Amino acid sequence: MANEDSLKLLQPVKTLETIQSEVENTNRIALSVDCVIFGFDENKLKVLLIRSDLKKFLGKWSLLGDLVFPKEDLDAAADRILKQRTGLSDVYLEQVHTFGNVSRHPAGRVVTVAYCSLINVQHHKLNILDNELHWHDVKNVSSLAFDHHEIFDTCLKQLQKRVQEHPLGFNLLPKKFSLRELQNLYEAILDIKMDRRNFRKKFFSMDFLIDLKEMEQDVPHRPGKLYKFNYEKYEKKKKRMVGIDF
Amino acid sequence: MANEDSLKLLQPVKTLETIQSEVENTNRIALSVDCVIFGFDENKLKVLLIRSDLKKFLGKWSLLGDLVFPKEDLDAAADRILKQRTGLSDVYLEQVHTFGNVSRHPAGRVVTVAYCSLINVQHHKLNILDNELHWHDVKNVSSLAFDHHEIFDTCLKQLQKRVQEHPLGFNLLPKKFSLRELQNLYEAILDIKMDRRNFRKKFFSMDFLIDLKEMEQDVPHRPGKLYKFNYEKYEKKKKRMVGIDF
DNA sequence: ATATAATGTGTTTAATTTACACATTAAAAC
DNA sequence: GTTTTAATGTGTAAATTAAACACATTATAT
Repeated sequence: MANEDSLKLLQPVKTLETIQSEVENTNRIALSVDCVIFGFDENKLKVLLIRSDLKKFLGKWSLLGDLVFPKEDLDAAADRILKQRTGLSDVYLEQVHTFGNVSRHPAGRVVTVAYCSLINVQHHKLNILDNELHWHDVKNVSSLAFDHHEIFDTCLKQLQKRVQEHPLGFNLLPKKFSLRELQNLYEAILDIKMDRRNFRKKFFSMDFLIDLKEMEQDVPHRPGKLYKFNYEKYEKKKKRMVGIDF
Repeated sequence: MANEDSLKLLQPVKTLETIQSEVENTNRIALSVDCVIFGFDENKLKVLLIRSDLKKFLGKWSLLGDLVFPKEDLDAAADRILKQRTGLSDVYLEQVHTFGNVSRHPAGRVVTVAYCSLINVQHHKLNILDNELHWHDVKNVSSLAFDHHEIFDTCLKQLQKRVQEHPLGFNLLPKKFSLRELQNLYEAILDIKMDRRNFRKKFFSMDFLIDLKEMEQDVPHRPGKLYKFNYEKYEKKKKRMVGIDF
């Protein structure tokens, strides 16, 4: 039951005309997308950053971002921005979180939607312009512009969580990979050490790896077998969802 | 290495002046928040909807939403909108996802950020105005306005996932609850049946329940013991993060 | 007083996860 | 070409966790 005090707080649902007026006039905000692109190279998890040339942030690094156009779908904006900055297209892009503090950006009110992507550093050749783009070791990321460190942290944590629930990690590897490379990847993302035998057992028991009957080439040690991931088989399997665990 | 073709795609990083111009002029978009409020009553998971009075959506139900003000933090907007629509404050609100298709809203381009909240139907008395607000059984939600069904689905799935990883569910129950009520809650959220003995064992072994040495009152059967959740103890425990499982 | 319907409790089995050691192979060093 | 080195490749036992399952107890309702 509403008392008089609380009724003051309430506001009737708006009419379409009211909303249209607000949408067209006073209540508009700049919206941007920032892409956090992860890669894997030299057994290290990397993130792709661009040098900021805003005076205020000279010498700092930024995520790959730009404003969303008024007539552009949000997901399409993420694709466009990634392509504009790197030349990459057809990349798995996942929305992670939206950051909307009033004073997060020096140019005014800009709400930004963070997207995360994982790419293969070797196979996707980047269009690196004037050395502006650079792969940074995630363990060594510092002095990012704006609130980009918070965005980066959020995406890294999300990656660490998702990579344990879905086979995302394979996007970071070559199509053909050894089990050692796979384990190195997980150890780099999760920042832990794993038991080699249990790791192998785990992946073999999942039965999503296809033995390519090939061996590693040009490695400075005994070559390991090469595998590829069986996405089709994975798609068919349904996951058990239940299990309370906190 | 960038070749000539790919260079066309690239775009230099903008200056602060360019961005400021865009932020202030052409590239602004209306931004809204929609709140998906879950409750639990009569052993059923419910969602709070408001009757839409837009002509185009007459008779349909909507999520609780409104536009974000230009000088308002995003999270603060969610709090305000929930309070305006329901009178509720100090509620756990979690951002879930941002929906940004160009034509998702009839009033023009409106990008919306979905927030999710869980409240206790009994303890939080809503300011229900002219019967506009109504608790709907989640199993029975249909013909929502705009893309609100997609938003609702996304939030429900998120809830089902989160409730297994974090003790969110307790926000839906009275402070004192019986184990049967707790199990009913989980069964309603996850839409499954669980073994009563294993369920009890699970929660007792987690050791986050405090036995209040009280019994249920006014139940039409043998009263069960009442418990409360030990949030402090929970906060202290750290979770094992590792475990690849897909 | 009886019937009913829910609470409360343990054990056994299966499945999963963890810990752990040695033979094999190819490259590198000599 | 022999030896050394460093990684690959494999199995088993123990511990932990999850799943299946039945009966006595208690308060309410009849």
